[in-house]
Amino acid sequence: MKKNKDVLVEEQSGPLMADVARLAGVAISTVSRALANPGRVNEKTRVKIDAAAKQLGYTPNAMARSLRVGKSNIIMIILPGSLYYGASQIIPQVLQSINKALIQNGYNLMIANLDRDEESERHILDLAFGGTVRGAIILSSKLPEVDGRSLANAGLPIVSMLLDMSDAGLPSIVTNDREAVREVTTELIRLGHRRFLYIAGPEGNYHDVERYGGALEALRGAGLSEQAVSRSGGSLDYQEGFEIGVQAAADFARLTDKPTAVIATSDDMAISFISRVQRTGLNIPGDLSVVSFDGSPVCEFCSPPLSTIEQPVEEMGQAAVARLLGAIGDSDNEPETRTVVRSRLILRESMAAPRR
Amino acid sequence: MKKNKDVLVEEQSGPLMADVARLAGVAISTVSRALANPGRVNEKTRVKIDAAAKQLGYTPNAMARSLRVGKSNIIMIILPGSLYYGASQIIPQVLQSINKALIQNGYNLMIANLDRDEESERHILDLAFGGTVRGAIILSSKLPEVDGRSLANAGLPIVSMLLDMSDAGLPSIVTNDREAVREVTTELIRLGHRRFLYIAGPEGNYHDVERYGGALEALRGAGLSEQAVSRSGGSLDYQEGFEIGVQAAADFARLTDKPTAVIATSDDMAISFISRVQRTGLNIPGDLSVVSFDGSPVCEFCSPPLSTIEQPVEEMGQAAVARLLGAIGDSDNEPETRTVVRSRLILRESMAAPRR
DNA sequence: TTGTATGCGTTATCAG
DNA sequence: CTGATAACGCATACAA
Repeated sequence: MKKNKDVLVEEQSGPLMADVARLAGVAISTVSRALANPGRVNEKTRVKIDAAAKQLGYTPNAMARSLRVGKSNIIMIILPGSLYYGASQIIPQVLQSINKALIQNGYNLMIANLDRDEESERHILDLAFGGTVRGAIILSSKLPEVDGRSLANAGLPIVSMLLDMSDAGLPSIVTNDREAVREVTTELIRLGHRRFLYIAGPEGNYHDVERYGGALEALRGAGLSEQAVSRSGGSLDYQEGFEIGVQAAADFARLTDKPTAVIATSDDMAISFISRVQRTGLNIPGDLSVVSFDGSPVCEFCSPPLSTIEQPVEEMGQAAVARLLGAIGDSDNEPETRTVVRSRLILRESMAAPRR
Repeated sequence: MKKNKDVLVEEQSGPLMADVARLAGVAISTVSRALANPGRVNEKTRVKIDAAAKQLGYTPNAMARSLRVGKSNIIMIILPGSLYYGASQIIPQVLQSINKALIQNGYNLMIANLDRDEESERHILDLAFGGTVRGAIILSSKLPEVDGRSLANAGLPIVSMLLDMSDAGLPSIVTNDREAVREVTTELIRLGHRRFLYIAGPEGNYHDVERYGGALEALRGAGLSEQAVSRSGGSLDYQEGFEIGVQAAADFARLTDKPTAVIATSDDMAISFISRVQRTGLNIPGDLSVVSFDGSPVCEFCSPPLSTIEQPVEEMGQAAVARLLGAIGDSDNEPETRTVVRSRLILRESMAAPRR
């Protein structure tokens, strides 16, 4: 036993390809080939190299490889500024599905931002222009842009998810929101509802236009006036969904000709809205039916259980990754710039016929 | 106008340091210094270089830098297998606080995993041993380990957050769970409660031991028997919190000497539990008080609004990053291996005196 | 203060 | 099929 003070545990950088080559008794370039392209090397040497690599516990250095081939294997996800605006409840699921699909294809997921201040914008652009990332999935309608640089000019494949940005030339993975709202509204009309409250997210964005549009289409289809639906929310400032629902409840209280059905554009909005109107003694769904968007797991356990139009997040995540990797593979294949995934209404007790 | 078919938009790799150097009329190494260490270069040339860099829209290549200095600026976060086990509701907040703190210090956040299967384990270890990441924040009690490699031997600074892993030698950022449960239980006793139901997460993990222990301490402190508290949950398999709550409600129904107060170890559990027992006609808090853990935003809008012990996520995220960057700075400073952040009880209507 | 030269760990090109 | 060698973009030791 020897005393070992002053032992300096230096940056243990792990075994290199050179170490593997030495142990296997071959050239370093042969190791590279054996590992990357097992077919293009003699079977016996391949075995030898594999054994050496395993014995040393060799793990290739990803950054060196990226630098050499000029391509990173990191994909970044760009989130909207406030997590709680709309789909806060499903963000973990979104990340999960995207990450899983990426890993299976040898890519990594980096979180570019969770705020949307100038510091974050700059950070996102550094990631893009600094060669750190190979592509981006964006869940916001605003492309990062600051002091001259814009993500649009980064020469980076970008796929939009949740929001339709095909106008801006981005392949987009979206749900059939318009149709979904049209159908659910039609169903509400069939149940006997004639006055509606629509609780909006950011006014004029894709979701707002599509969903509100779908509601109007249903009204027209049933021969009802568009005046039958009131709007609440729609502020342009970022607000948490919960906050919007609270305000919508206040708006509701002020309405003279009370709606009997509410269409909320996120579960958060619906949950806080319901909480507030129940306090005033209203019964749901007796006095008021509510349906919302997102399909958060918590909806099942609300009182009453909440009808919600599910975002098929798993499917969308996979589609987004597939599109992105497709764009990375061959840069100029734009088969269809918009992929529509069908969403599904989960019908629960919060929706019923209005009582007279 | 010329026809330009066959235009091959080649990998536009952007301006390099060499380009900046050329434009500024200096050597490439001078540019490097001017950008990294503005003090060690003549003021006039610095200005010239800055101007050239700005004009070209130069962004340094992060991977090349990392490779050169032998250190990445990417931190990975390792999440527990199932997002919905416990703290699903606060994951976005956790990510947000960590990411913000990292960005401010020039680091990036990478998501290592969202599952915990073998593929994910391997992936995490590749990230660690492949030099992609510089450090890790782990929110799970299980250190990735597969075919010989273990994260513990990666020579990587690791900080544990939420769970106490100081036994394993990891600096840990945790809340004072034991104390918090002791206090809230004491308060329940003061209100007149004498029978309790405790809904557990994974049995025997840090949270379980601390929280359950806190409850027992309160009972002893009040001269009550430990038999006063029943346990539910605690399965070793991964389950969503919502599922656990549903099972707990079934367990509750079978109890003969009914508890009048429930301590749930996550908001999800409490929410689904409440939903189920309310169906049986029970009034909360009239018949049954409920308090839970996490401080999810949704608790405010439950019916009744849910008392919850908040996880001070913002503070914990900052602390975790501070600890990690500290460990990166000088490798052998272990001032205190455990940082305790105080959690706070948010008192709402779900907790009250039992009615006779 | 500035420039020259070398190397980080890997892949790709070319001979052999 | 395999080996020597030159890059990838940048940072640093050293020389000027």
